[in-house]
Amino acid sequence: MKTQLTKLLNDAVATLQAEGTLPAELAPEVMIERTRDRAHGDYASNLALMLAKPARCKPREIAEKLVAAIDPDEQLQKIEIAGPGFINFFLDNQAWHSVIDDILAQGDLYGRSDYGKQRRIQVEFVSANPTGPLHVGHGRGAAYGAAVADLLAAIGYNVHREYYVNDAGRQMDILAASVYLRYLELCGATLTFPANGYQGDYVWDIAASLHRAHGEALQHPVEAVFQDVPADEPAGGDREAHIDAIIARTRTLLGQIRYRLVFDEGLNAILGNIRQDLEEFGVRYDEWFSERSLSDNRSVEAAIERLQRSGHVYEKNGALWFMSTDFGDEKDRVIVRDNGQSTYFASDIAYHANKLERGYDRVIDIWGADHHGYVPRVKAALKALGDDPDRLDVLLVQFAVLYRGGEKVQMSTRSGEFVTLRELRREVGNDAARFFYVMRKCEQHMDFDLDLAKSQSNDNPVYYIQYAHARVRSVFRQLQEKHLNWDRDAGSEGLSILLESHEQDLIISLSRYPEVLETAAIHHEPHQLTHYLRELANDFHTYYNAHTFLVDDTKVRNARLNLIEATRQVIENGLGLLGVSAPDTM
RNA sequence: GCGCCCGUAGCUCAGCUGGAUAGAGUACUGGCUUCCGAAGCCAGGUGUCAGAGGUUCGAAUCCUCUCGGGCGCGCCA
Repeated sequence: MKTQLTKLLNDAVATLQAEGTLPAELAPEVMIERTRDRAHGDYASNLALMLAKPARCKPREIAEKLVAAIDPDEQLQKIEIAGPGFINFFLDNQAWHSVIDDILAQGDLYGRSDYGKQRRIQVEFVSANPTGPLHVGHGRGAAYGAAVADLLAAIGYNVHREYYVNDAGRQMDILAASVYLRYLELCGATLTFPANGYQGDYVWDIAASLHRAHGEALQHPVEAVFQDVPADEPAGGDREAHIDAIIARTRTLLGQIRYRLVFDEGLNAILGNIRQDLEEFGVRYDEWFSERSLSDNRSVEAAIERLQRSGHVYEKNGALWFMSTDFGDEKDRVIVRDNGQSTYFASDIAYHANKLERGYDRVIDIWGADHHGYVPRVKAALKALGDDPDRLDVLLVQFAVLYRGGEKVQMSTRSGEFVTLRELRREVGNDAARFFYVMRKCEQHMDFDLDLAKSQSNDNPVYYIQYAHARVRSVFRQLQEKHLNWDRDAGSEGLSILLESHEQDLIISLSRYPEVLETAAIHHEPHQLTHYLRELANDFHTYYNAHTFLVDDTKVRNARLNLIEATRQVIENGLGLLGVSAPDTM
């Protein structure tokens, strides 16, 4: 309909240009919008306002000329000029009815499109370090990333969902050391756990399974582990130096193979836990990309060499620096430390180079907002490598701040004081969690009131929408109990009698769904879908209260059942894209 | 100090990316069911869109500055 109106207006402009009323050199972009208020018709265009200046003419005069030049169309009931010069299109009441047939025919495909033309997009999200369970902050990234990926897939992109596993690097070594120390404690040793170690209970669990699998075979005297280790922070020393020394000692004592055993025990346990968590949360991936693989296959070295060849690398104080300031970054960044170790940033350069090499038309990174300072240097690196940094979109998700009993819940992975995603899911359910997480724009801070979310009170908009779905199911159950039947084809034949205002509103809302999907996907804004679904549910509940569907008049009954079944279908489709279930009963 | 994000009704947030009288939920008050699920519906009002300039036919939306809040500014990841 929109494209049809656009064509009508374009033709009108051409007509006026041909007769010299409008300057021929104008090439206006015709904008057609849904009206916010039905008093303004169904669609409106600001074309006359746009043309006013270049045509040196009053907007309302142009509007009148345009309207006069528009070819008649049977779908159009009338055209009005309003306000400063808007052209308002009023569609025939029956113009919308066909959407009901479309929905029932297309089923769960309704709303999908080929806008993306199967262009390939990679979406990388969550990618939390496997050093502990996912917490509620990761949950938002998971829900948001999954929704964005599903939305893009729904409008015809070929989406590749990826998790970058940080299975290399110092944090993982700290985890391995933490596991080993807990293991020693299980063997009966007494020691002071490092301030910088991972203190969560899950570390005990990993140590316990290590102990079950290997008994005391990996044991070394505590004195040996702490030999020549500088004091920890509580003892007046440096916490970083302390833990690094413990890692080094653990490595030496265990040797390469056994150290890897401990390391992998931690990695596999936690990664397995993360994968299960996401799976249960309805978040699925096409690929789990290992950071370690980048160093194993020398991709990191290769990336560093490419950077060196680009001429934007120099040496200073024994370290290798990337001149990211040449590309707008605030300062230059180290890629190889003076001890020969490449930095996390170096891995990230290799990883992003790898992503682009894989030939995606577009690469989307979803990061926690605390990483925003990282964006310029990654883009700088891509530019230096001769890649197009604009192929990379970085979406930043603000943290969800938890409130419990009216107080902010402090979170720190290290200290182990955090609410896990799993706990949240158990408390409020997957549906509410998935929906709540994407209700707000990603760059908006989110206050997550645990008490409210936990309480079974129904301030929760997800129930409101699910209830609309369950209500439709219930109507059809009633239909059977009353031994009535639904003739879908007859309903389709009789759609023209759906002329009540509630029916019109509902039908128009249904017709908006594909447009909502498209804008929500293009702008990476799943919250638009949540708002839409709430409005749709509202239209349905209003209709439900105003009219009875199971009436004796079979023509009316069938048509109305077609309408509410179409509504149910759209709710199911929309909730499905958000990872929320559409229940038959509440 | 520098950079990024945010500031809209008492509270939580939308505002279709520059359009018409700035809207929802929640909270508060009152009403609606012999009838398909009342987890619902209807009615009632609230705004210095943080503030000040600027851009134009038109600004909550774009630009500049100020104020307030969050985050970031490691040879950590």
